[in-house]
Amino acid sequence: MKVATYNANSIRARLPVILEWLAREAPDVLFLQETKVQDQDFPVQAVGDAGYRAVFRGQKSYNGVAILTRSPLTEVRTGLVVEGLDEARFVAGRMAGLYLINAYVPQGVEVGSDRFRFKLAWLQGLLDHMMTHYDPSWPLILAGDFNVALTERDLFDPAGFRGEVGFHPDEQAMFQRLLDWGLVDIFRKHIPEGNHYTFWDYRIPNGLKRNLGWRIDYILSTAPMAARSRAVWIDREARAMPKPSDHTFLVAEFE
DNA sequence: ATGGTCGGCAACCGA
Repeated sequence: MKVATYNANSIRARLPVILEWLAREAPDVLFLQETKVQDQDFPVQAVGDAGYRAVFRGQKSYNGVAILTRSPLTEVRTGLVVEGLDEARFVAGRMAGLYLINAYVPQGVEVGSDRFRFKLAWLQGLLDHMMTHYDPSWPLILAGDFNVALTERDLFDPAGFRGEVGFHPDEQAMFQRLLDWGLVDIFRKHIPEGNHYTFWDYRIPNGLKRNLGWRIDYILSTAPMAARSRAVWIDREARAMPKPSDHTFLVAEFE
């Protein structure tokens, strides 16, 4: 079974990339973040023609998440209320005996800002949700854009960004608590080396070519599911397609 | 080489 996650930065702008990638890689599951469409505008038809069902939750202009699958999902949940806000950052479902959860963690803007505090609160809210609704002994995959680099291996300039948003100890501690609940970072299970990234800021000239990136997208799974992972890779070549996102596809294969 | 990010959405905000 092949599972992938991708921050699309607009599913409408990225539809050709996504459809080509689906045709080429034929994943069983694709988690999407930053779809940036309201639900009535989600490209259900195009995705359906490609052979995929979609569950999604969007809002105007910002955020938006979706899970594309070949087989239907049950027990679909959308939305996660944190501090009274229900931004479109969460969608989950069950595919036969496997729980699938898609998260788009707030970026945080700047350490010390309200949005940074909201980022920490949202991670806490996600952990609370996991503890309430799931069990680490179940087959479960939690994937998405977490907007946190965990260690020095996970970004191109750890010294320069230490203490900044995306590489701050408070975010890392919250993310670690989520992992400690019972999740394995599947990329790190297979690939211990640094310099592997999933995001390259558009604003850095030739950032991809110079590999000035961050590993902030993750496929996490509970132990029983992690025991079934066989391979993981980052599809840098997808960034060579016309009009790519600033992120790229992270892929994992499970038996 | 005379610039240098995108996308949404209609002036800037968010990333």
